[in-house]
Amino acid sequence: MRNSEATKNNIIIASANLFNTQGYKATSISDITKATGLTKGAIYRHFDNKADLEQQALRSLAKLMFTEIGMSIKEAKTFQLKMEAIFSFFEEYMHTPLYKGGCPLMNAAIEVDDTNIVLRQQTYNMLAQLKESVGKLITNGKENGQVRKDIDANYYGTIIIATLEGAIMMSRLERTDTSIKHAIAHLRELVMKLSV
Amino acid sequence: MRNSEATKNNIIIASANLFNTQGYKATSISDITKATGLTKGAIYRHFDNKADLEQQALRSLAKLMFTEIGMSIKEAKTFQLKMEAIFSFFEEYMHTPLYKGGCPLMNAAIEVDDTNIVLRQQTYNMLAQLKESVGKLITNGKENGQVRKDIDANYYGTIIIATLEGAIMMSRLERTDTSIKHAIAHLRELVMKLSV
DNA sequence: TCAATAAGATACCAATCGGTATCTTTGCCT
DNA sequence: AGGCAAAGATACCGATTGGTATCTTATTGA
Repeated sequence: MRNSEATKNNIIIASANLFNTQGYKATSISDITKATGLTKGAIYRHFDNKADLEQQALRSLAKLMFTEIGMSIKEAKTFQLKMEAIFSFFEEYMHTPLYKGGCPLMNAAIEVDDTNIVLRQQTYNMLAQLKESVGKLITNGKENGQVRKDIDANYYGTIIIATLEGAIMMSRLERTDTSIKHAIAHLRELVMKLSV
Repeated sequence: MRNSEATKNNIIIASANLFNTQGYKATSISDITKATGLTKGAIYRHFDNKADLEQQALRSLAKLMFTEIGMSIKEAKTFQLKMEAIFSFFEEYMHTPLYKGGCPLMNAAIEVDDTNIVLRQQTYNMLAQLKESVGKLITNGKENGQVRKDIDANYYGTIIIATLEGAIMMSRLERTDTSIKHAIAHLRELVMKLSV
């Protein structure tokens, strides 16, 4: 038989890109057939329905995002360098994106309404994971004497993510990286103030 | 004849709410007929096509947003109070929103792709107007001796908007106002540092 | 070599999409 | 009162939607 796993993965990758650029609901199965070169019958052999494909595609985007961030964080050794790794992820990603269409977390968060509770929960979990990652960075920094002891990890984690996500939205709309660069410059100052 | 202007306005209001909650492409004309109690024929008498209705609906949302912000800013007399007016607009709006579905700027910015260049341009103009409003606040603050002379109005305008917009996205996904409250608390500190 | 089976293609389904042509109703003006 | 024009309702159009039943092709194991 043909390589089932490979084609399923191709479908996920192709549809993830379409979902992230055009939106989940706005992307039709026939869009995916065009992008993959497969037929509808082939796609529905690998996925129960469109919602199933949407969920697996978003999961794939989340995995891509978190493994990339996770790797670059792991390589950096201090709190300040780890934060720089996050910043450069968001900044460089404007020019050489891992996936087209902007931040998958933001895109899904805006689109999912209460009709798609599964996708909503998935997106909620993505945000929770991102918050926890940044929070953990701050907490570890405190333990390692790199961050002031009076700093609230959850509070500043929220600030940092909100600023980055908002700036990405702006930069993508403006088609310039000035907004994201300004945001990062400001967050660099913030990191300095958190530092011991 | 029946009141044409009133029904046209009803259509705009109803569809604006639907567009802002479900998305523009995801909202069908029949959704709008259900929401308004009108028929398709009535709707197409007032609008050339769906794109036309989308544009007028977004314009209505933008107007609502800017007049509300503009009014509360005008009432406040100092830079610091004007900023507080913006903050309370974003914070209270979580509980008693002017329109359902979150920030119309953010929603439109995320959804519009390159197939809908008119809506994209409109959204771009919205962001530009918002940036200019905040920038003007800072500039006026400098002239009135309420803001430090070395402050870059454009730079901090970007930071403030990015943080607020990002936090709204988070708070809406989490269904809690903690994120937006954290963001505002942080921006309050920032405003103090900008102050003379 | 060849049957069994899995992967993919084809052809269809009802429902819905945006849009339009035409009919009916409403209310103002003479 | 009654005609006239505007507002809204009805009924339709072709295209597309998500989904499925069935057919064909490719690959593997005996």
